[in-house]
Amino acid sequence: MLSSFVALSPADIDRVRGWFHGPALVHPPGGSVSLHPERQDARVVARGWIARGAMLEDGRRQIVGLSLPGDVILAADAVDADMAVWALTDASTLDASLLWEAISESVDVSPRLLEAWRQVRSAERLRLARHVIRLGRLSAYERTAHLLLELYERQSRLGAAEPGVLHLPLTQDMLADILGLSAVHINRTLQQLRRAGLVDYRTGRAILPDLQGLALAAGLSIADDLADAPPSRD
Amino acid sequence: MLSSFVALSPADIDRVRGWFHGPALVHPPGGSVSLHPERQDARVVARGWIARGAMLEDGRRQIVGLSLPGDVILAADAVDADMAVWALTDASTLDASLLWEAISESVDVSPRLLEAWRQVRSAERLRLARHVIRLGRLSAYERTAHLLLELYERQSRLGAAEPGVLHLPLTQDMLADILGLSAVHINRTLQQLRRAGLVDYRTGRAILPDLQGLALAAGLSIADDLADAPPSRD
DNA sequence: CGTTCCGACTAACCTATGTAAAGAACGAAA
DNA sequence: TTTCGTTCTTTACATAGGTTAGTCGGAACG
Repeated sequence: MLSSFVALSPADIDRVRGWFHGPALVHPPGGSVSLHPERQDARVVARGWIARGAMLEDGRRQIVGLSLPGDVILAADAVDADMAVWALTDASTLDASLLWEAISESVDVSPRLLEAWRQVRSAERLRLARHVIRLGRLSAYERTAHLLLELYERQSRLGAAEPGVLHLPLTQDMLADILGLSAVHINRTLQQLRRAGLVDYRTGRAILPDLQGLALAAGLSIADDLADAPPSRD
Repeated sequence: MLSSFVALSPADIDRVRGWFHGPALVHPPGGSVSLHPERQDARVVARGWIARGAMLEDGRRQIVGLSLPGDVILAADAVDADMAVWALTDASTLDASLLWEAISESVDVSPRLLEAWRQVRSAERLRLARHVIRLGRLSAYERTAHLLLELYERQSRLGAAEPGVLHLPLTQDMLADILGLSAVHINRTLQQLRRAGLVDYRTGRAILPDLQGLALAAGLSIADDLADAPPSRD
């Protein structure tokens, strides 16, 4: 979301809203989100979770990135080659090509808004890089912990949410497609994490009772981002 | 390289050259390339290959992306968190912060140049996404083929180079760090590819006698990019 | 209420890849 | 020429994770 990193003025927020264009498209779970490559097409997620990734012919599937409500999906990022964009849950999106045009032409864009946009793009690149590291070098156990922390941090940034509770509308199959593992092994791994007292997963939500421990399990110092949270007093 | 996608006017090329600032820093193999996070720091690769990635405490290493001569490395992409930037070969870089500043402030930037910059950034994002797919869902055999094709395509775009010959100044250890595999397994896989008549690897170069076959082995249709090359007549 | 479906879960087995250790090949230095 | 340090290569063995095939439980639906 644009105002996650840089506080925007009400005027900026209104301007951005004005760039979101109806009608809302509704995407059923599994339904693909079509972006037109010709123009500078873009859509903003209004509701639900959207995945970007590849679906190989033999059924293998790899999710490259997730778009949550408030996130903008650019055709430039998605349409190339063998990438696909599809809804993971019931979702709806609005046309955001005006926003994307305004930003790339620098028309009607305040410096703060531009800065906010850049921060969001930068955060996306960082997430992508971390995804590469997860898939390349972390074990299933570390990977899962790492992803859950990332999603938790992302959700926290959007405000709301009780501490330690992660809204997670993903089936284990979808988690597998994100983490490059089989669904069976995701299940095994979640059980391990549960036994370790780190994650209580149910469809729709996960409870993370011990963020420090989870960060440790993730094997990487994503922990930094959470360091300012009060240490779990147990 | 900036002019790989969009033809630039001589004036633009000169202007870009003017934004590259000496003195050249020389990086020995393994030496880290320091980018200062405070300002909009950036460096352009003058010679050699540079890696961006993570080095975990226990020695695991994952390369997220490669920068070849002509590529610009932005502090914003590299300095975050646990990322590091280091030279894989003997390399040298120049300060490119002026370029990066000019582009982000849109000062003295022709539309074509801006377009070229965007294409380059877009290609980088696409490569990152493909890297995720490689690591998440391709077998070692497919992965290796896929990477070699990507590097070949990238090198072809820079012009030069005899067809079927890939300049590849990477040790098998480095390939392992890119592909998320062990060095031993990289070796096994390269032998398999050699036996299949697809790759003849030696340190410093690889010969790809059968691009179509290699694309097939990669399991993905990166092949499209090479379709216009004359079919290997053998 | 039964049936159907889908997702979570388990178990048995299999294989791709990792690990450890050692030797061979090669080039650089001396 | 010898020495030395890399990098490549091979072997034997270990294991993380995949595959297949199922059971179970709840929600939707007739």
